[in-house]
Amino acid sequence: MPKLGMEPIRRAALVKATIDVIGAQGSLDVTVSQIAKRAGMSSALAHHYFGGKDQIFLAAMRAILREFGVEVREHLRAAHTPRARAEALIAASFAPSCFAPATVSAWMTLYAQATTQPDMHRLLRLYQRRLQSNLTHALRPISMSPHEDATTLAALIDGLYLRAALARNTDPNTAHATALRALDRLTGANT
Amino acid sequence: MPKLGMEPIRRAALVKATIDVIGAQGSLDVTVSQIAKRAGMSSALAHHYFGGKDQIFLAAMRAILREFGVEVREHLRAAHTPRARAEALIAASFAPSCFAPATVSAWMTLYAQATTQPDMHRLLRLYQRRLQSNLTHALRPISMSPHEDATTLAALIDGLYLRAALARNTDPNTAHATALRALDRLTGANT
DNA sequence: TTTTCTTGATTGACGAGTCAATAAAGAACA
DNA sequence: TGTTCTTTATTGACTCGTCAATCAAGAAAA
Repeated sequence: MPKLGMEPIRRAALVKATIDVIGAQGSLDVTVSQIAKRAGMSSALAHHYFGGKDQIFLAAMRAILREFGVEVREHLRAAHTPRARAEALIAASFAPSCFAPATVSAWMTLYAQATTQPDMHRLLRLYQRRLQSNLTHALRPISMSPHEDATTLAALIDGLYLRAALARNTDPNTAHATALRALDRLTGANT
Repeated sequence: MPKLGMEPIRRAALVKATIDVIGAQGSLDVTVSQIAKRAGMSSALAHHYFGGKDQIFLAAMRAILREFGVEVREHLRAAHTPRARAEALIAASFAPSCFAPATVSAWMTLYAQATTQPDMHRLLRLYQRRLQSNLTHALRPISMSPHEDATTLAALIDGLYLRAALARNTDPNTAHATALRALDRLTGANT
């Protein structure tokens, strides 16, 4: 039943299926066949549209990052003071969507592969640059060393996320609260 | 040539070879054959002594964590004030040995597998609990909320490490300095 | 009929784990 | 001392499974 213009539909379905499968089995060890089956097509078709497994993965990562970008923009929309902007960035980083099993696994995959796959490395740096730049912009009016404080806050966010997402040591809400407290400290007393 | 008592020697050689191979190709996609060859033996022998790939990996992770523990203790030995203890813990976390390619890859593997492999998850929590407890102990005399500040500092360390190790955004020294600055802030002005 | 879409079947490679067989070091023993 | 037995060490060859990628062919629009 070849309807025309299937390509974008298939690609989107495959990306969604990839994220679903990763989330379902909480691991990056997913096969193209699994993904294709989940998306309701043959593995051959997946290869036809994406060329290879790596590209499917990369597209999935990009989708997750895009989704995170949307989350950030939504939180930022209602924030009209510098302080509110910083809080919004923190809130976006600890939003429930960031803790979906698929998202967590994808994120860990990104970290693990960034050491070898240049594409993944690029993607990771893109995320980090954006967060850093957003935070710097928000902190500029309320911090004496906005750039450095943004670095600190960004690293703290990543670290708290790791602990909340992986160790189940801390739950997302506690992590969120800790980040906000750190923001207080940073904007309250400067060097 | 069966010399008696080969087991501990072989096991140690396999663990070392595992770390070497992971470091050499910067990835967790290493085969038992590669490891065995590096250790100068057949893959069958590796299976004979360890039972399976997972156990080899686990042993390698444990070795890396043990090595980190040694690093911590060495730094701690010369620290006699609370402040010095906190600084020592930070210094140990950003020691050159933590940035060896093999160590970085192993660490990322640990994160990535902690979502699925219970053993890896246990190992990760062990590390986090120790760091947290060490920091809490060090901060108790110099912080008004030692436990919470220790959580913040621990997360910050992990986050800074991630950035320094992966993104090449920041070098280890800068990360180290940032952590120290955060320590100043935390112990300087409390809520 | 040409183009787009789709798949089942196949291939080729690779890797984990097993096994039977070999070799040596000691133990028991005469 | 020489002989036999047991235990430990070691490997090459093999099995079994998996998976990415390819291909030839079919089906339906245009």
